[in-house]
Amino acid sequence: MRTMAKSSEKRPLRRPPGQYHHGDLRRAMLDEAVRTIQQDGMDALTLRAVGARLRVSRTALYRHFADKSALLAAVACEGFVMLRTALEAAWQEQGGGQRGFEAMGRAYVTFAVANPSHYRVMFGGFLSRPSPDPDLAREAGAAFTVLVNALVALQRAGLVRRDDPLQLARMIWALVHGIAMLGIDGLLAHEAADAETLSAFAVERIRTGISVEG
Amino acid sequence: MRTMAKSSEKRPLRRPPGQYHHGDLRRAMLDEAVRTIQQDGMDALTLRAVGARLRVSRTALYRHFADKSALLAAVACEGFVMLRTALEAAWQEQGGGQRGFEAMGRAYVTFAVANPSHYRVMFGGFLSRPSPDPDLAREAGAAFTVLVNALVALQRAGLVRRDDPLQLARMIWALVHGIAMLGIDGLLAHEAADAETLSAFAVERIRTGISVEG
DNA sequence: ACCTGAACACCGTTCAAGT
DNA sequence: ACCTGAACACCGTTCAAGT
Repeated sequence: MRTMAKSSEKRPLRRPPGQYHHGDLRRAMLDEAVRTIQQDGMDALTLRAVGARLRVSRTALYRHFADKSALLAAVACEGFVMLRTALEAAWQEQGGGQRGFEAMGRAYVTFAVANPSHYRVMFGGFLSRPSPDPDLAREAGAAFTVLVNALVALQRAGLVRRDDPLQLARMIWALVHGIAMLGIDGLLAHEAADAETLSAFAVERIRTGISVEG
Repeated sequence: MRTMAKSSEKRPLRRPPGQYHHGDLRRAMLDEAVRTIQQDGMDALTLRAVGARLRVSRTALYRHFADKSALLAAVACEGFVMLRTALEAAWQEQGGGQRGFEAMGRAYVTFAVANPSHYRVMFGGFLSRPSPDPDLAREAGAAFTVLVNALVALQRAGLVRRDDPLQLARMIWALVHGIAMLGIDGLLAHEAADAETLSAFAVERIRTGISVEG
């Protein structure tokens, strides 16, 4: 997944027509963008810096992406695929059911905390544009659908109230999204109250409620 | 609160020493920053544009703020004060208790949706810096404390489980924060599933849980 | 097709200078 | 004290030109 060293690669996966610089510049740019955000933050991501690190002209990017925004949309899209995969794996490893659902909740937060750069870009506003990238919208929808399907399965099994599953899914999504965001932003860093601990706590309380004798 | 017209004000609140341009340039810049973000988004906020709109040099800002970052931190700080005020009002108007707490949850989301620019800046990373602005950190903490105090009161009244109130508060905070963020980002805009509707739904489900016969 | 350098219209910030 | 214009070191993006 995250291959590509800084300068010492040149495997000829593509036939070398004029022997330029890279094997897969698009892939390298995606990885380099994520790495830059992870290391130095969102503001430090400049096309010129990416180009420089990849030893490529600062306009080479425009051969693979329409503009900087398209690069970020591609990062976001990749992130949603990774997230969906993680959610499906968590659900299936536990064989679904109550335990599968709780594993999904934890997997969501774990993904966000492990891939903060991807996660920040995923919810950095590219989805809420007037006309978002179609690929991005599709992958985001697919990730959400995994959550909805799991809830419907739980309802069929009599484990969850028969509320509107979409509304229920939005609420759970908001909860894990909130934990993920606060965790990534370092706002949960008091003692043992990290995002993952809070996630486990919340997943149990969302099931039984917070009232006494719930 | 949000006074100051575009160019036709000049009330001499301060004694006019040399009769420069503004009565309260700091205040005007704060308001203009919020207005710009609201109208054209975060990326459109440039010091030069703010200066131009206020008919002031683009370096005039540095008389009132250390840099652009300090301007935004001031906006965030103001936002937390507004949020805390809204939360306290909601709690007290209902006389506390279960209804007061639910009103607080709704007030949180309503504030965020009504002041998306402030809210975005509040959680735009200024709190999670290595050493955040002291005023900002204090006001953010004060807002969170309102939530914690309410939960402790509910526990004393026997209305909420005696979990660690800090952990409980973090979970509720994550939930309303998640709803607020998704709402502001337009990710809840399906049919009647706006942030306020979801907020009301969530506030009830968090109380009783989502399990059957909760 | 894929990549390049020069050029254009922007940024935030600094600084000597004005009132 | 408060504000100014010029200057500096950056941006993203376009475009004619190279291979």
